[in-house]
Amino acid sequence: MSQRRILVTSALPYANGSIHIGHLVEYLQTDFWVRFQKLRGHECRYMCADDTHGTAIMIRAKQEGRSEEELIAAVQAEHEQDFADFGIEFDNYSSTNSPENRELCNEIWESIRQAGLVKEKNVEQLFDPEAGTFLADRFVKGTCPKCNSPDQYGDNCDKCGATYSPAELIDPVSTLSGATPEVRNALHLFIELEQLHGFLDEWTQSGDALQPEIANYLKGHFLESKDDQGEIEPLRDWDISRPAPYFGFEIPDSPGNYWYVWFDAPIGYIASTKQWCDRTGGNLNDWWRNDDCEVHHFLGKDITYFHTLFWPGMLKTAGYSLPTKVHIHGFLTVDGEKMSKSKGTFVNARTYLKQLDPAYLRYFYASKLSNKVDDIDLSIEEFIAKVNTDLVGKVVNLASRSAKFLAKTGLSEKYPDDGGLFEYASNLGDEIAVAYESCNYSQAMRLIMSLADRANPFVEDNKPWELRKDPENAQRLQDVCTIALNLFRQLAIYLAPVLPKLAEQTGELLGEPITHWDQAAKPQVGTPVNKFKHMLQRIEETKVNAMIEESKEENVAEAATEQVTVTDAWADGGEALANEPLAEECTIDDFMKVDLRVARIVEAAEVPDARKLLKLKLSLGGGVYKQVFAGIKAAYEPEKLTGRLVVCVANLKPRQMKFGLSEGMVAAAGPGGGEVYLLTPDEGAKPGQRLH
RNA sequence: GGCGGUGUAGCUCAGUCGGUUAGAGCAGCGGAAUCAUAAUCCGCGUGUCGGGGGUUCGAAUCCCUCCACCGCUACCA
Repeated sequence: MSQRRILVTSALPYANGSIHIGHLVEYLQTDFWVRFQKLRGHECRYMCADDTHGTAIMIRAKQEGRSEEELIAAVQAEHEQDFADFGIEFDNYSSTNSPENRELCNEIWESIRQAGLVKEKNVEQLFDPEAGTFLADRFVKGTCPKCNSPDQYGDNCDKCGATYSPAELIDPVSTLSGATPEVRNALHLFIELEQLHGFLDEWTQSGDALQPEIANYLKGHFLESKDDQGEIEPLRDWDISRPAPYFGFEIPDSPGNYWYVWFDAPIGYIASTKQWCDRTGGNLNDWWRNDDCEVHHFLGKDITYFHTLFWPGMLKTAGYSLPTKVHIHGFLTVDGEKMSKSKGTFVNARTYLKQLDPAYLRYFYASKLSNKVDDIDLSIEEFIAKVNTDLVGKVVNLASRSAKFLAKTGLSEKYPDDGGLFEYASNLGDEIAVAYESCNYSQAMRLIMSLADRANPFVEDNKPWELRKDPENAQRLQDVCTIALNLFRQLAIYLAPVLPKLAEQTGELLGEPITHWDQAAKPQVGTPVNKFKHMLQRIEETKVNAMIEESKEENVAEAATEQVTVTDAWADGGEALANEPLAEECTIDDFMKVDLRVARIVEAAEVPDARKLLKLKLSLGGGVYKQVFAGIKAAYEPEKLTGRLVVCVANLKPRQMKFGLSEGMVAAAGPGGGEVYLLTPDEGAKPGQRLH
């Protein structure tokens, strides 16, 4: 097979937080792939970097009273250590705040300018005078200009779905400082992506760079997205600048403006490669401007469109290689649910490492991952069972039960007749390789385990423990164990991309390092066997539980540092308040505008076709009723609501909804979905009474 | 509502360019073994392959339709 040149990247982790087991789904699968390619003898290089720019970093640095540079340096050191300890091996790990990246941003920007893709527009943006910064949409909250719902983010209303600019919000508030933002006009630079529409159609819809479901998604949502008239909508201009102050690179030909973090982040892939080339004497063009070099990106489904529309557009315009393949993966769930801080399933990489061997997670992820965009689930119970059964029970056990019989004699001089076992496993190598190549790791693991399932019965049938009782059987004993150990070695080679440590230990046991996939095709014979040492401990459930507990505690500690003064006996967490900061001060008159009344639910019914709504008939007493649609279906059953008292906003302007007229609101707390909590007045309150 | 996905043994899933009695691992039950990190081996599955209809000599596999769940999107709280 001819040697391929392959450049691989994982998405750049943001320098605003720790690496957790969700991130690792990506870095581990990329590492498997890179190690596989290297083991196959290809020239494969794995590039990554910390993504360091943007408002969030700027704000956090300010909060922590240190410079952005200090912050990102500290976080990067932590990231690199976490990755290294999980066995993730980058050829270069850089930072988007590097001179190489600045230089490449300049160059690519110049190309985009020359191609006539840049246009300037004035944008009204809110500015926080207290924090001294422009506010991204999500840092502004206020009342929706369309439906008057309070507490809406700056880009669209959760309640009525209207989209608007933050400047249109009524009574906007900065979530950073609580100050009232000022509207300021600022010049922004845009890339007219529409000019590349034809290219993107072509690139995304033909060729095999994208998984089919991704190509389809892009087609449906962007490339052939239709407007009301059924016309294909143009691709929207991409706002790629932010006015000062902003932590990032200043745009050379537009002083006072900085590149938006999503402009310079992917360029970090190239910059990291450049850094590596400079360090090792390579030539960047061999990797990024070379049809004979493959470029593979691994990333999560949340950042699909940056990498499948903007990024190829930028590369194309600047004359760099287009991605050969964009490998998009799903998210991690734990026991079937989103990772949860309060449940302790939001596990940081470091917390995991304190209790468990990284090999466990590497193998478990490998056994779950396919080349689909599907989410994968880490079931704690399955995790423990699978790792212990497969790795300890089947694989390592093979060495453990045969190696010690060879300590004195070493491996037989000639590979004995094993009834075709070794050859069978050797022949299966191609199929396993195809599975690895296509990122179908779960299939690769299945195939490998099927070999372990053939090897163990061999040992069973040939009973080395009986052979050793009679010196006359010495040769047979050596032969049987030579076979068992060679079958084990094949497994270790096939598993090497996933379990590099095991491969290393196997190399040490047999005195010959595992460096190439093809070693699995030829038995090792006539060499000494070192003393067998345990290669992998089984997972203890107590350690897993300790990890979960510690993750819970970290969450509490984190919440405590955010809310410094928790002095009451209940010590309620500050999460809810932090998620939804207090609204702007209002007067008693403002409050009196809202007429809150005690009401009784006299009827409650499901609304067919509505996913979240219940239809309520509220009585204010005296025969006065209001019909209200409330989004509480997920939390309450209609039968249980009938008869109970609630608090309602009685003078809310009626709103015509799809299912009928809604004449008020029912007061409830909670983040939504299944977590909605209706308010109930204390006993004695009567329908119709006003709240003061 | 739109787009997409999924639905196969208690659990996790494989199998699907139509073709012998539908598979594996785990769990469970029974037995064996005791070299090995209480690891291993042998045996045990009457599963409406989500429901219904169709095409076909033949469908888990193709087509239609319905249902359930998930994701995105819209509408909506």
